[in-house]
Amino acid sequence: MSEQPKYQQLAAALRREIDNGVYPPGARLPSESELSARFGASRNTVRNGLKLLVSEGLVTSSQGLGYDVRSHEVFELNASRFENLTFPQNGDSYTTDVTNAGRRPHQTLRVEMRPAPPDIAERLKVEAGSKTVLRFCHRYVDDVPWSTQATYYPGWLMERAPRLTEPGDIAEGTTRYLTGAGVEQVGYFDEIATRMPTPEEARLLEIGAGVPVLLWTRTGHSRDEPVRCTVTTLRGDLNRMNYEIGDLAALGGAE
Amino acid sequence: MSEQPKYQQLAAALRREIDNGVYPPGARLPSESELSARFGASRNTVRNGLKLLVSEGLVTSSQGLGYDVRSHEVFELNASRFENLTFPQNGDSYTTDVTNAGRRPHQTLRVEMRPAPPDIAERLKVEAGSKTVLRFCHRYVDDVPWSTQATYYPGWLMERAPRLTEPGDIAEGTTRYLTGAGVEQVGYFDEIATRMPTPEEARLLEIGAGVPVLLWTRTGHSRDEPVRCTVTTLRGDLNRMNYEIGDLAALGGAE
DNA sequence: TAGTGGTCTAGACCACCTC
DNA sequence: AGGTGGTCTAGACCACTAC
Repeated sequence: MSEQPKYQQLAAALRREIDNGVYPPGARLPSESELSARFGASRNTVRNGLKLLVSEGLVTSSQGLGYDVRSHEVFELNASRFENLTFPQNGDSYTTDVTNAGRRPHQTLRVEMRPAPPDIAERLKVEAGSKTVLRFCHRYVDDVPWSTQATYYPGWLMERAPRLTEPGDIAEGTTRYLTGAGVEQVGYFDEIATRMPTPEEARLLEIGAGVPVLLWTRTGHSRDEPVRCTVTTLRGDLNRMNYEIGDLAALGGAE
Repeated sequence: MSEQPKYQQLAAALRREIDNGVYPPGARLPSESELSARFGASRNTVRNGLKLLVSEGLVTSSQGLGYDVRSHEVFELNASRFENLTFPQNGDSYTTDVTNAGRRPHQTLRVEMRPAPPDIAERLKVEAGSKTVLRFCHRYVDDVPWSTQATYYPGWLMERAPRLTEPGDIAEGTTRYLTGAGVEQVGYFDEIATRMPTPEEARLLEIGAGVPVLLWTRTGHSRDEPVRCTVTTLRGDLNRMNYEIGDLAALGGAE
């Protein structure tokens, strides 16, 4: 008779109504008991259907309030430009980009000495477990948690760039500081992956159910060897990355 | 007393055991009734906890069998090289890449005339709803659904490159065909985003719960204007993208 | 205080897989 | 046949939000 389970029918019906604008972004869905009456299903079955929509990232739920249709706003992140070097300003490219977009950036920084995790060690071409410096940033835009960024520097860099270990910002930006110390990054290797957040990531980024993270791993190289590895964890619902490749003069956007 | 809900405690405990290798990738978890006994919880509560792990992409469930720890295998996709032009082979870069990796590629192609969707129209700099050619690929690796790829060409291209509308492969590759027709792509603009799959995408890619998709939108430009827009939808659990930027001679990998 | 979602239980029946 | 997960129900109590 029914072909599809009732909770999926319910989810499909609501999904269709959301798509058609019956419930536009930001709108509140009917309550569980109303839906229960409308679809002739028990409350648990209704909850099952709603949980589907939540896990698709279409709606959110808040205790005591109800279910809201999620509204999206994405921040565009240009990853193909070289960091700092092309910018006259002080500070890192994150602060620059966010400020340029008319938003208010905010970040907390933590510096630690850490043994190199295996994946990082491989990228930095050092022994797993060998000494590295970890600079960890937790970043906000207009007080919304936006991304975390963990940059690992190999232990041998410390002699040439001791300020990396100092807790606190490096005013001119770390890339520029390294360049000044004779360690210039002439190439990047970027890797991009996606997955659901770990509970820890969900906590730090205040991610609700149904929102994946974008993992951006950038390994910076001098002319001779890798000098740093940065893992940025971005909220998937708030961020989009882009790369410009080759000649884009016709776009007019490449200044 | 308990601080955390029982189903989250259960999920946390199993997550820890999975991380510690008690249940390695591919292993089967205890059945719902066993977990119910172990944690002193009703079956529904156990299911709630397991659903959490499923939605995190950590485990999968199959009716009649049980819960398995997911094992990951990722395909690396180099997006910063120019397509076709740098390869002496026939065919597209997908076929080339997959074959090089020692895997067996397979794809189905569909060609349609379609009014331009708004987001595509904007990127192609044509009117929304104007005529475009859509070439849609459904791609498999070793018979596992891997990605879908939708390429839109603006209507004005048809006069110069009529073979685009023919249903069926273009042996030398579309990029090379276009170059031969006097439409050379000299630059790409790539955008990368992530989200949970729509039900349609989940069906095509046979994606289980807890697996996001990676959306890769590439707009190819001639010296004067955009000539095509390709939207690739990749299974997030099977794919990772990378970009090489600047000079990576030290890597040794840049041939 | 009333309404909302969040957690939990106990039990029923079904669909799928293996033996 | 017996075990597994999938669906569904009915009802209980709690936590949060609004008024």
